[in-house]
Amino acid sequence: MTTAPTETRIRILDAAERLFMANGFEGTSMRQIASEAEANLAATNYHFGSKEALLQAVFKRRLEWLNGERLRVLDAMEAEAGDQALKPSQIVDAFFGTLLRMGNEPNQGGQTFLRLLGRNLSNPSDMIRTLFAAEYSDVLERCKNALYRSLPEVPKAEIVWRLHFMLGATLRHCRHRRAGSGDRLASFRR
Amino acid sequence: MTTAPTETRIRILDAAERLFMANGFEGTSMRQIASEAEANLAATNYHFGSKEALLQAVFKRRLEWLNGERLRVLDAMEAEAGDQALKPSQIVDAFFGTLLRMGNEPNQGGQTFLRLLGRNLSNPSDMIRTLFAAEYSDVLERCKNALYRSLPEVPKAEIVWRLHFMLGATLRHCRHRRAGSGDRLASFRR
DNA sequence: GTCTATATCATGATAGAC
DNA sequence: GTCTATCATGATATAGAC
Repeated sequence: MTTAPTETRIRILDAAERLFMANGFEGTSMRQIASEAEANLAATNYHFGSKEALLQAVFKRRLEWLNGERLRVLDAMEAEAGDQALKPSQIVDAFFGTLLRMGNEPNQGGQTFLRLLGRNLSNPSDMIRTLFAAEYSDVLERCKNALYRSLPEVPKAEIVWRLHFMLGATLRHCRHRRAGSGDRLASFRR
Repeated sequence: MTTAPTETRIRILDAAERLFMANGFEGTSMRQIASEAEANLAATNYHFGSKEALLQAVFKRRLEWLNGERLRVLDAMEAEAGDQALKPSQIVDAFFGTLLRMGNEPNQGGQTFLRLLGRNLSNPSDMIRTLFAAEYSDVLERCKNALYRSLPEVPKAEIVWRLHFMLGATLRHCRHRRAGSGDRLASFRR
């Protein structure tokens, strides 16, 4: 396993996360990342192989944690509900609430990663699109199916549209959030 | 006036609009733009002076039209309403509806500009932020004030939050819209 | 595992002929 | 107004010493 988290590796990931957020992927150079991480330029290429692979590693580290957490929350909810359908607000909270709460998690990048996420989910780059599709498919399928069951009277296409718009609102919130802007999760619970 | 719209100037603007949308600002080179516009590299710098100025020109051309149209729609609505407050759905339509309908306007870039807009409004670059702040302030103030008057029982801060979330949902829609995805404006009219 | 040094190339911009 | 030619800079990536 070559992905053992040596200490420099982590510093590089942290620096890349901050810089990709601030300046975008093309707007960030490997030199900046190495400098910010107080590592050597060649070391960054040694650890990740290429700039693209580094970006993927940045996302993968956080998304694995986030989506694992979401699945864990859904598991707990479903265990409690028995064979009853979950409430829509529960499913929304498992998906969006877990995302927003990630900003308060120590060791998970806090607001920095959320803002990077909001920024890059608006990016039509093929690499990023396929990466997200792979990391998200499990959670998204499960949430969609839970919502179908929870709202049997609503057409499935309508549910997908609502998810789509909520995602847009939430990601914009992630990007533009200021410290102390408070908890707006309540807006989603109707 | 050096900004007379010569024909090459327009071709360069169109090419830059497409490429900035597809690859982002840093991800697009002046050489690509010149090639796509079938113009010379030096001509692009002659007409706009710098890459940054070209980006600003791309946005300015469309935003001036869009915000002018929004103000025109508001004027017409208020003339009809006399001294009565506009309905919330009217104001929403003037702001968001005009934006979405822009995608069907000939000679206004169609979907391309809308997707560029959605992409760059998530960009924290200082240049872009200040450009948008300048171009949008009139329309935004007027819509906000109309909403305050239209919904006197709703706290002003709550109205701002709702605008914020609607903007997120709308811009995401602009970015990811596919041909034939239909009219979802109805979702906003409650 | 980490760094020095460097190869190779693309970029934004401009000077000056026509 | 438009071209050719060129500059200085900074980009990714790698070969090879330690």
